[in-house]
Amino acid sequence: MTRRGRPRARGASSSGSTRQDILDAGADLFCTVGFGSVSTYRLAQAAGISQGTLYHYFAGKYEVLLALLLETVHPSNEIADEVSARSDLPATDRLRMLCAYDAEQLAVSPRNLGALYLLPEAADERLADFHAERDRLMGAYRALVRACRPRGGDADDEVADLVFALVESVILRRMRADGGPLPAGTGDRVAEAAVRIVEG
Amino acid sequence: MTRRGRPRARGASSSGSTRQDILDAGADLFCTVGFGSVSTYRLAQAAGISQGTLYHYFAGKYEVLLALLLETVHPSNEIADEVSARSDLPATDRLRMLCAYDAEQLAVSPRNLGALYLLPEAADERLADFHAERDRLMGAYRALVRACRPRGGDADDEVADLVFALVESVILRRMRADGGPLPAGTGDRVAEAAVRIVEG
DNA sequence: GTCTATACATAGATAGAC
DNA sequence: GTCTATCTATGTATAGAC
Repeated sequence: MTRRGRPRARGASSSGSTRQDILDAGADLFCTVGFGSVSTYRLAQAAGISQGTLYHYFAGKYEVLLALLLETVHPSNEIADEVSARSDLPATDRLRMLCAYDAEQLAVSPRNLGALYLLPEAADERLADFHAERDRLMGAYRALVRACRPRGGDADDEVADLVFALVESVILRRMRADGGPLPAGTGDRVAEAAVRIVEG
Repeated sequence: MTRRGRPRARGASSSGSTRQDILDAGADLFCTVGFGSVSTYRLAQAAGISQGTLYHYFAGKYEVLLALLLETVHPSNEIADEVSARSDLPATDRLRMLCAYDAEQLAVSPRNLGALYLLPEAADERLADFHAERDRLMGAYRALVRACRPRGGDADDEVADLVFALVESVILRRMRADGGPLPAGTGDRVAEAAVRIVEG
């Protein structure tokens, strides 16, 4: 019954991959404590490794953050591509689907990862790869909102902005709930609210 | 034409009060760079004073942040008190007024101060005074939403949550606009969107 | 692949001169 | 009230043993 393999410190997950342990620890700490307020020592400790070992996996803290941000935005872009291609559906339904997916992910995923891109440090130039992915997602929202509003007014982009903000505000609500998941079905309710705004 | 008084470094404002210079510098840096990522040295430099002099005005970085947070939430609570007392108005109008005021402040104030309470470090216990003020404001929103929905369902608190999040999402939209002010009238449009959600 | 040890830089906070 | 100097602690990154 002796434990095999690498011993784990308090806070380490049991994923089996040290790289994943670091990512998990980063997700926790960056969201709850802040990026600049977390040292590589503390990050390593939470991952169950020594401070020096961290550099075997990542060149530094920013590399950890970049990996986390990319794995958060990638799935959304995949869904956006799928949904946008469904020209058989009314634009309103496509927008509803995208909003519902994104909002539900933000609401119920194990960690409040969305909070990561609210960090001021997320604006750093070293994260340019992430910024590009995120711009792509915003473009998909704008295109869908325009498709919902054939009138084509100047207000369309502000409405798209409002819709995108409504979806992201799930992050804020979750922060108020101490990072815990929101009730299942939150995504659907947010999508309904979004559609009401677009149709208003 | 020689300059009189204390010399000012790059980034210092011309308010005339050193304490205010520090607050201004903190508002800028904490929002754009992050709290943990800003040293007292950099903060002092941006305020046009030396690092040691900072401690003549504040016991440390957290005291600066606390002052900024309190001066952001106080005006909202005053308006909330005024609006809530207007029993001559329909509840929907009172909610609209509060939303419009808050959202407009967040949208057009000189700095995106709302971003400060999205900082993970804003959850620190040292800022308990701010947390109490903020809870009071959320309570006002909940009471107004309930008054708008005499049915009194379980969903009321989630709707209030959604409304509060919609108002706060102005902060997110402004972050996407690089912290610059949003168009005047944003507050009214957000308030209309909020009312539509409540009546939905 | 992981650790410990260490070098080097930066941060926080205080003391004392002016 | 402000500065400079300084002490101490902490943080980052690397080196070398196992």
